Amino acid sequence: MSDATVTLSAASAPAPTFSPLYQQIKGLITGCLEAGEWKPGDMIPSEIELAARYKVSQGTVRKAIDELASENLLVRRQGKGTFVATHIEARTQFRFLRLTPIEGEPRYPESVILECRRARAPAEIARLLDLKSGESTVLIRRLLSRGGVPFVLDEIWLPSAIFKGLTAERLTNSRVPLYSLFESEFGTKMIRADEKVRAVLADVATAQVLKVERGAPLLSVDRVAYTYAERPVEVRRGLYSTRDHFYKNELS
Amino acid sequence: MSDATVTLSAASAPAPTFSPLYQQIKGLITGCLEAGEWKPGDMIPSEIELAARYKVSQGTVRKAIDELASENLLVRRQGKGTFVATHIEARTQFRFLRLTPIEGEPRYPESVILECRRARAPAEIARLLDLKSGESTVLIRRLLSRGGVPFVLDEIWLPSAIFKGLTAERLTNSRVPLYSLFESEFGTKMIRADEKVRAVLADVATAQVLKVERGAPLLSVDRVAYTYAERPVEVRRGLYSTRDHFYKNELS
DNA sequence: CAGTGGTCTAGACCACTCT
DNA sequence: GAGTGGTCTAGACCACTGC
Repeated sequence: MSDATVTLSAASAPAPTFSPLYQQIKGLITGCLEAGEWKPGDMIPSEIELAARYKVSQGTVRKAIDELASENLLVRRQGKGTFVATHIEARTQFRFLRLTPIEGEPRYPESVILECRRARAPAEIARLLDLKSGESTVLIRRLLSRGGVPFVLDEIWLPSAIFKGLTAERLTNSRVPLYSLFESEFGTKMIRADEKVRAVLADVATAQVLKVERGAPLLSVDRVAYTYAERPVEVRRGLYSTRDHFYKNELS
Repeated sequence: MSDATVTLSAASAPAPTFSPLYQQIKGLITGCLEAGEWKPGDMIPSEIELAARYKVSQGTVRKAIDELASENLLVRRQGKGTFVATHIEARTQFRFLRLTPIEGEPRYPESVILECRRARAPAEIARLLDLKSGESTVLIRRLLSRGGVPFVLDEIWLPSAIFKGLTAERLTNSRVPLYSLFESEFGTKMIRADEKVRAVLADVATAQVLKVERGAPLLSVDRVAYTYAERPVEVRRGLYSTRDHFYKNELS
């Protein structure tokens, strides 16, 4: 579809919108992604076909796809095709989990769901999620461990409207990362996230769960995660014990 | 023209390794950067000239420069030219300072040099800096404040061999960020850095300097910074008070 | 083998900056 | 106007994948 609009400006005049052709193509592709027309894991049409469809040269499509690939929305595989990025791939597993063991391999942690229930969004959460205050959210409390040793206590808020039918049971029985589940079961793909990290002291309850002393130092990590179109769909408040792990970051 | 073999014209420039032409060009450009042939702030030769010099098409040079620009080694400016990236520009100021005030603008902090002396590298520091244990380093201790309120206590190790003549006085009289000074005065440009963040408790001495309670929670940030060719040239251990600031990170 | 993305070229024109 | 990077095209061939 959508061949008529952009094509006019293709040949000579930059008529309708005033942006490079490849940016417009990029927008059209992003539109297909947002609309769920191409789902995570799907192969998208080949460069040649997209070029024909949009009536531009292959090079222009290529430049659009290049940028989307560098933004981790698409994945190119030589000889196979270009695919919608997915959290199921091992490569993307650790993009959102910055805690690395001080010693040993960064295996994926064990997860225990402590709680999963509906809750009205507190004002702050509602604001971050772009909801009306008091609107229904799913609240998940979770404990992550490595080799039986707990190290992360999480509180996760999700808009109920998107995550209908999410229960502790489905979370517990799933052995895949949360974001993989969100993607496959609820059609919501996390694209990027902002985190704010602080140092705090463990209160009594937290200390008990994480098996540290009361007053032990913890990382407090506030995350807002976004799906397509910069739409916020998750707020997460994590308390990380950094006795055996550190929060890894690359500045570049 | 576009005939027989791309590989032949690649062969005219020696092609001992089997990699795409533009990667080889990228390597040649990087070589000029590492050799200090083009210094930070300099304009590098135009695409057309580089294409002529290396006997490739402009498009190939362009692709090489595109990648270097995306790695923040070069900066393109339409109509002007392509320049070697520098820490003096405002845009790069905050790439390496992830602490953001909870309220207010992220102004650049005030800096007080507490100490600057020669010291033999402890084994751990030597290992990180790729030095022999006991080799001479410059040790800087520094306090950063915002509006008179201290919030970062830093220890910085640098190889003496590179930072000859670095004194507390030169640091104190300089009103530019450290990395700008390193670049302009010592010809060493920081390219990227790895950080490991943990939560710790303030000891007595630290608490006094940072004006927090003893046992207050602090971020401990261990940084190794690299210049060209992944050569480590700085180790930094920072203690951050997150009462008024947070460590900001974007996952993407 | 056909189909995909990856590289390379050559040349056109546009947008921006400086003089 | 001259010189720079930015966009776009058309066509060639290479490298990889899977049938």
